[in-house]
Amino acid sequence: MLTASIRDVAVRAGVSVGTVSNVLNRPDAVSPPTRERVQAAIAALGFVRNEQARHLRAGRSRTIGLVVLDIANPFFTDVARGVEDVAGEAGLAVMLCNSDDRAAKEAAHLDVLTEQRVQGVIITPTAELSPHVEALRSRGTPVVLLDRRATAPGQCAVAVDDVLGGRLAADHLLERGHRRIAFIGGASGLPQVQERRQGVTAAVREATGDEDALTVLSPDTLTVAGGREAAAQIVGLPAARRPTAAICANDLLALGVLQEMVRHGVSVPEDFAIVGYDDIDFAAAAAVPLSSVHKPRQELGRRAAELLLDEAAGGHDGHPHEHEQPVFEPTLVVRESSMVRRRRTPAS
Amino acid sequence: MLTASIRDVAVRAGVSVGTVSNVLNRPDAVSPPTRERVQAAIAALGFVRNEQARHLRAGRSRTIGLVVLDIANPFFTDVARGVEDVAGEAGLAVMLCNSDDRAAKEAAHLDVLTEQRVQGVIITPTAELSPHVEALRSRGTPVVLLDRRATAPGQCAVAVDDVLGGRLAADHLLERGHRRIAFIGGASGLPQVQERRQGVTAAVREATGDEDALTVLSPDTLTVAGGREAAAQIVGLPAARRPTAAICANDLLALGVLQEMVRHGVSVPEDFAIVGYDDIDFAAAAAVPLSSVHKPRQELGRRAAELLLDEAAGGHDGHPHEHEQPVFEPTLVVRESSMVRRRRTPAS
DNA sequence: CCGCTCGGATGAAACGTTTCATCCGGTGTG
DNA sequence: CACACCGGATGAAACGTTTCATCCGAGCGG
Repeated sequence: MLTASIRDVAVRAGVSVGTVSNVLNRPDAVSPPTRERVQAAIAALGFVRNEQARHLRAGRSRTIGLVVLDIANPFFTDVARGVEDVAGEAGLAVMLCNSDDRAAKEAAHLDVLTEQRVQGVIITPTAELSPHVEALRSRGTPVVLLDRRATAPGQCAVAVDDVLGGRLAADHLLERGHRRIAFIGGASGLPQVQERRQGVTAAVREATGDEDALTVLSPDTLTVAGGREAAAQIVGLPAARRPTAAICANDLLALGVLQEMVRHGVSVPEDFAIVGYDDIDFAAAAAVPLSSVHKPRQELGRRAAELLLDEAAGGHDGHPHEHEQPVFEPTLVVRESSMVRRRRTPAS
Repeated sequence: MLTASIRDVAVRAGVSVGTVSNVLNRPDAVSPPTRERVQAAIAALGFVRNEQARHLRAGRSRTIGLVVLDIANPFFTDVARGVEDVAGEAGLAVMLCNSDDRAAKEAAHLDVLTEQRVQGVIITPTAELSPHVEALRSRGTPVVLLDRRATAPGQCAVAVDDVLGGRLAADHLLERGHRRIAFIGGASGLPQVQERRQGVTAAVREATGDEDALTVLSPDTLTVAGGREAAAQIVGLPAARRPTAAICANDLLALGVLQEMVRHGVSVPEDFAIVGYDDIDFAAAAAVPLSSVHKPRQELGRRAAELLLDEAAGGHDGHPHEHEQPVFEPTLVVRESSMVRRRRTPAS
């Protein structure tokens, strides 16, 4: 009752197990009358095939893993949607894992994925190079890095040009007359954040020649709470040194900054401009819609999944798989939170 | 190289496969010297056991399924975190699936989960009763309904008293002097939304005795975009019939309403009050922090997972499993978006 | 010195598939 | 009429575990 097996079906239909398997996997190879008889038996018994057994032979399951840094960040849920779309079309299931930016959780998830013999893993790793990721690759499991440039050429990686992204945000603010800018999210060990910071730093230095024009703030986490924390710090600075705008390492931070500024009666964008990063939907939906560096979130996920599937399949149409490391170009979406041109130049 | 099997380990350690299996599953049953030899072999070969094979015998995998309505809704990611916590402690992996509130996607996901022989499924179903869910239960797979009251006593369900939730929101607004209130999200077929609406309707009728005091709006989706759509409708109403406050079926809608109101120069809460539902983190982080009906999101997930595991294990400590249907009490969190007491009574 | 017990190791069966070599009967060809 | 061929069905092997009945040898009580 609980589990009808392929053998039960075979008995009921009066055929061999091999034939039932054929009906399941290559229906054309079996004659119509037999096929119908088998299908009737399947329906009658409510038979559902057992994936465990099915792919025990094949040596791997019809599953891929996706390990993200923060499932509560809409950026990653959008990416996940892209991944799921592609995987679903290919008949693969996705195991979505949340590492919370902690190496230990990441390692635990990777262990489970290895035990499940997933076809491959898409991951935004917590650290620059993870031994667990290397272990996976060394046992032949394809790994695609997500939102991260590859450290070595021997693997696929789907990234965004974050140096450019940082530069776009900074140029925009500089062009609007801002001369004291904060970068929020500085201490994160995540390479993508460091690249954003690099872009911002370079642009600010080139435009102002002033080392002090950039204030780097490092809240504990890259979340809304972290943004509030950073904004409180900014408000506490003496007016002469206080930045007039902030570039945030992601939109959650930006939303936190926005909220805290409003709470302190600092009007955005008149008194303080904000640019976020990722362009999650909530950025546009904020009461003061956030300017943000747009990344093709869903496309990022789709591309990663496509590369993973190609690698797992060993290539396509006879072409062997070749590692690719596409880098998407971010664009700046200007909304209200940075829309005002700054008139009064700071007293300097 | 790719896959060392338990047999390879056995050969290398000079023992039988049974012994290796024992080292893996009941280390005490094997003598220390042998155990160490086996462990050395495992390490040397980089052996990782194959879950597929492992639980082919047991008939089910160490995995549970979680099917949610909208992965982009932070409410569900918070719930998912609760589920994952509990599952992780029990050594189970979670397959997170997104039905997008579409029966077809839901069915496809349930099929995959069945094929994977998951230990159980936690689901917020799209429709009142789904044949696919019934099919799962009839083959003995535990199913726990999430954020949904059970339709029948024979199963576990973790819910929130949504009638009460709706009532809390309505009472709050009524008490602040609002006499024309909108309920946004009306046409959704989701029972939990209908219950919220019931609570609101009852409270408004009791307080005003006026059938027209409540305007029900039904945007296409329960998302930010849907909220904007509804707000645009409200703004378009003649002043005499225009509601002065809205209760939204979830916070995404509420954020959309807020954004659109601000865009039209309607100030919140002075000219228009808003109460959301779910109390997602973004509600508090909105520039005009949203009042919202709070649900214990993570706790909901934890409880659902606990019930599922208990049912899957057939009970605990000798107690057979008993279906439970806990109903959590929602609370109203009042924030700025509804904080003003309405002075001028409407011209009636 | 015999028979028991017991810790510890063994080996085979079983889980539910897929795959592949084999077989069978009918048909078309020479 | 013999033969090759072919569609269609078969049955057994194999995938990597766990489990369980069995076995072995050492220690011990009688």
